Amino acid sequence: MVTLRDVARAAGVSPATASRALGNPDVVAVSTRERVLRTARELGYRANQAARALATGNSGMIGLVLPDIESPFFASIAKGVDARARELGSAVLIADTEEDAALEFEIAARVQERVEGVILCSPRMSRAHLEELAALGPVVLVNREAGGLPSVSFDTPAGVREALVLLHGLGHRSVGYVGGPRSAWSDAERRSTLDAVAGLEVDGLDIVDLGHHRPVFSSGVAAADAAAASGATAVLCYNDLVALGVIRRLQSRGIRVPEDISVVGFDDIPFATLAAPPLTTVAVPWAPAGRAAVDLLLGTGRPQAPQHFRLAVDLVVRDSTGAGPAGNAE
Amino acid sequence: MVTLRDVARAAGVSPATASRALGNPDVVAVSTRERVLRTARELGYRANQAARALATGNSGMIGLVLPDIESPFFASIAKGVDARARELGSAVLIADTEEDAALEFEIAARVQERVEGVILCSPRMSRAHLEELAALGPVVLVNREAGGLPSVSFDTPAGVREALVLLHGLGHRSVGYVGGPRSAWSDAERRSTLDAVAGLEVDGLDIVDLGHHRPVFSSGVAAADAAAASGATAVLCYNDLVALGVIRRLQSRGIRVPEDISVVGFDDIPFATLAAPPLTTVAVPWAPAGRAAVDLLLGTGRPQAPQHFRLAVDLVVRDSTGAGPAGNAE
DNA sequence: CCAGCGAATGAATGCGGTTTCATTGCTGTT
DNA sequence: AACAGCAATGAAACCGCATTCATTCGCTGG
Repeated sequence: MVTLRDVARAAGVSPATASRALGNPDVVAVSTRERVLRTARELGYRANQAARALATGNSGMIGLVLPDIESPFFASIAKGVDARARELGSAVLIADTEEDAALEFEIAARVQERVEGVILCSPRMSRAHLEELAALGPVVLVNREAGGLPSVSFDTPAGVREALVLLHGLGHRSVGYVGGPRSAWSDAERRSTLDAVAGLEVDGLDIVDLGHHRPVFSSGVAAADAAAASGATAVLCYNDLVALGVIRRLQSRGIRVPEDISVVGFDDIPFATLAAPPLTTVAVPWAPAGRAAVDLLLGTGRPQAPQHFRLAVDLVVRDSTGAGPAGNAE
Repeated sequence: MVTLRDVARAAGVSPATASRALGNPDVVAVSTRERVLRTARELGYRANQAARALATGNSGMIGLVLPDIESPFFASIAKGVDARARELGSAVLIADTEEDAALEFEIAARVQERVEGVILCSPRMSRAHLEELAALGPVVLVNREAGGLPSVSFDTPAGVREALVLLHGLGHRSVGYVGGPRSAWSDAERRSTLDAVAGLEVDGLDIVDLGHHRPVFSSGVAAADAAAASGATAVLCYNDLVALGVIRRLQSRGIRVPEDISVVGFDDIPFATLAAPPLTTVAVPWAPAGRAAVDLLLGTGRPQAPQHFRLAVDLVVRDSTGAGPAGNAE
């Protein structure tokens, strides 16, 4: 392995100068710098990052902790984080917690030892653990808010509202809500928005609670049956996956989408476009959230830059929504 | 920040002993060890990984370089790598090359500086670059073979063969092949297997070349049209995504799957089960491949352990395949 | 013409661990 | 009783780089 001293010796300068030539080019004479750079290249010198990290106290890495890298939205967050980190010259240490709330803290703490700070995606850990982690080093939350910790979240209430307005405009007067897990922060948020919107902003709209469901495709059958029984003419789902499941079940029971029942999802996963019919859904900007999280973590911007980002969501209307009962449409 | 010296001082031992108590517990007296461990815990000591890496020359990290973390199979590989790495006490540094062959080498080289070795997934870079990278540190290839470099690949020929046997057994005599990108190593491999099997192992089976296509859903329409025009009664696709696209296009033209045409995919992405009809496909063990790659990289096993893994694939028969022309079925 | 200044460089130190080597104090053997 | 041998520990030397501080040298300005 060729070290900086080797380069320095070969170039006829001191290690200090060699170091400067590489890392602080403008404090060294042009001729010297070029000589050092050239011999470094010739010798195939590669800086030892561990040594650099030790000397500067700066690892040049950030951590990314998420429940499941195979989930489309976490993968998208990872994509955003990776891209932004590269732009800023940082490397990304990734850790999958396998949806295990108990492991989550341990894993994150171990990651924190190696990096400048960690990005926690939809963390399930307790608030106390969150704060303990924050004591170990910088932390940024994605899709969760807690205390004063920096976070990036989404304006899902606006998305819910938009969806409801769309549905109402199409003539629907009774829309079902297929909820997510009871423990999910975002499920609670959506329910309260639903009630608020139906009660105040939109006239004569009835929300029917279709229960809590695991956010997976197969939950669709129970949810679809409940929807069909409820008399709702439109369904808003916690998740694209369950929306897709609902559609499938509806179709296999001979109920047409959107002619008989309209379905709206959440997330806009890649497959939403490819489904039949293509899914109307509230698109959540996962990748931009990843980028924003990196910016928050690395403090790009002034010392007193905002500590919270709330990203706008976007209702994308495709073909799983259509006119409601005749006579209602505007 | 609390260092090892702080712990040592507080415990009344030398830094050397403190270090041993933590990292090499059996060479230190029980009483001493416990005292050190306790004070370390009390002080909230966390080892500085950079310092450890510098001293031991061992970063405890491995690199994972892949073209696109949002692709289901790369995500699965990542999952496997992450899980196995954690079992072995390593952290994983991830880098997404954004499908950019030119960036790939640069990114991998930069990753190599920080880790013990890197796992390259479906690398597009030249053989020369591959070897240059290997000179920088240990390298393991996934889904590609090159020179003597350690690799884990898949026995796709067996999968192709299985699929063909299934189709022939169902009475199909003319099956189309929807190919992948011209540059893909695995496409070439499949084509030659196709020819070999059709020519030698299975009687009276005709393979019709349906051209090269980008491995995405939307390629399905061109491929489906070509298939319909070719008179083939079954189609084998490079990819689940194009298989799904083919099915969609076929259906929208009023051609039924599998009654009129059978379709077989490759990969078994999560959505293959959820499609209508559920897709018959050759399942590739991506996550196990990730695990195997880690084992190869970290040299779990004897010094002269095998340097190549070739994992078995598995044809999973679902509902996109059915009987061919009447009278042929066995 | 010389004091004084700034640019360029080198010597030395530290970052926080690990590890070699030497030292100390015992136990057990002859 | 003396000594070999071993277990437990400490002192000190790195690991490879960044950085502070001191030094040298060529210039400028009074």
